[in-house]
Amino acid sequence: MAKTTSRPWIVWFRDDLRLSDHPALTAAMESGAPMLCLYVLDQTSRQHERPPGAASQWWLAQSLRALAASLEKVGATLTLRRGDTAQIIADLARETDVAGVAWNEIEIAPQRAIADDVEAALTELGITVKRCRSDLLAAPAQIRNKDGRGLRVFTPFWKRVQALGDPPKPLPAPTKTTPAATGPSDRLEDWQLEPQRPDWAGGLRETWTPGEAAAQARLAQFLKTDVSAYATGRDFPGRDVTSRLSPYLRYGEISPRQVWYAARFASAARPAIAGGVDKFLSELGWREFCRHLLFDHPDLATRNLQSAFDAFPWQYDDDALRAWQKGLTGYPIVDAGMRELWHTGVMQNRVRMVVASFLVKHLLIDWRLGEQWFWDTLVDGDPGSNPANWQWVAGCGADAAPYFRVFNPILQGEKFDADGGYVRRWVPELAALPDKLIHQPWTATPVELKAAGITLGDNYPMPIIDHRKGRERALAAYATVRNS
DNA sequence: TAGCTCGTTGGACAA
DNA sequence: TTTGTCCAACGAGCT
Repeated sequence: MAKTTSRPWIVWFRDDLRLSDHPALTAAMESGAPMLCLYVLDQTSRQHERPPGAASQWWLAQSLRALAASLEKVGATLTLRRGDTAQIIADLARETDVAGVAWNEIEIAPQRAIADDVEAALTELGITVKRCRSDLLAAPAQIRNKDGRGLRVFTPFWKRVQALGDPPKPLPAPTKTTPAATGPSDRLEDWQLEPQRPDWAGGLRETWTPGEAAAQARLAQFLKTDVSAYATGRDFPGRDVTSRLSPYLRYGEISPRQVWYAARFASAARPAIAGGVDKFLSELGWREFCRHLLFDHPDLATRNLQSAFDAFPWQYDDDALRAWQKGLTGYPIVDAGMRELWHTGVMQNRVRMVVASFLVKHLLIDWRLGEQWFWDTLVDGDPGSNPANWQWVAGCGADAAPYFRVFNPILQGEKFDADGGYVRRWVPELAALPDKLIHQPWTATPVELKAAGITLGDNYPMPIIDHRKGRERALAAYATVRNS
């Protein structure tokens, strides 16, 4: 039985908006003290820190509501404060005479810096600090090459992570807590994380239920049904066999090790799904890989990992960028992807590669502009995965695609959306075209276009660039970097 | 340590 | 229609 003491502990919630497998929460519980749960919105700018994008902020608001409701069920309340984190926590610690503060570490430079500030402020006050780990399967310090650097090739990286064996077992959620007396809390509405005028979040509300309970339900459902088709089906945007867990992982409504254990357990019970589970876990490995890259390269979102690309002849074409953002490029698979993103806050993985390749290679627009758009519109916009994967597509990143690999948006459509179901869903103005024309409407005859109710250049654009010309121009541009 | 092998996701073209 | 080859070269990781 835990001993009781009257001085409370603060549990500082960060990108870990859950009750289960929350080491900091468990540590505070074990102290037997009353518990004060806190979330701080820190909008003071720091080097390399990025405020979440707009879609991601919407998610954060829903997730905080869900967390507050879960905490209430176990007798705790969530206190919201806004401002400089170290200042706020130190003030609250003084006001409420706390014995200690616990939190889970985020292994990203600016987040570590904030946590260091908090620790320094608390140490000065003589308050105990407990820093826990749960946001990664392996700490960056555990995966180093002989020169002490992080690995830059995925396969050996993932082998090393797996060789560490199982991560610590996930912790259970508390069933009851002793609440501490809390001071005033901000109102979530006052933080204005959700869009008002215009309210563009309708598609997000329709698509998602943020929160820990929904994350757990989604994982269970995925492992019960979709994972068996995952290894092959994940490439096809019209097949709904992916886990859809990425935004939950972003804000820690589920932890990587919870996913790891649930998947391993399911695989042991049903060997037939082992292939799907391995593939799925390797995607968790990519999240891990990208976070480790970010750990070593805090400026991952702004600086080419391969410096030869600093001389790349990017074009600045606002019209083309806007056409891409709005899904009006004239390439149906690209437009479908961009519209799916705008509506749902996510995009199927293969289509992400196709649209990114199109922006960077066909349009020669700087990958950072694409990365920024994704950052702003994705609900799963991850500080590691988003820039790392954009750099991968652009060819300037770690383990990157070779420069001559230019996705052909027509072939990709025909191969991975053969029946056109995905395009018809997101680009309804093309729905009446026959399958053989749906990925290249400009090749349809006037009669075929008329029958489908399409006037190119009017209710659907002509391609903003010819594929063959775009490809040749991209290869020429990349050749200048190669020879520089 | 030196040498060897390999690299998440492709496309175009010739035969 | 399908298959093989080429499109670069280099650095990381491995043995």
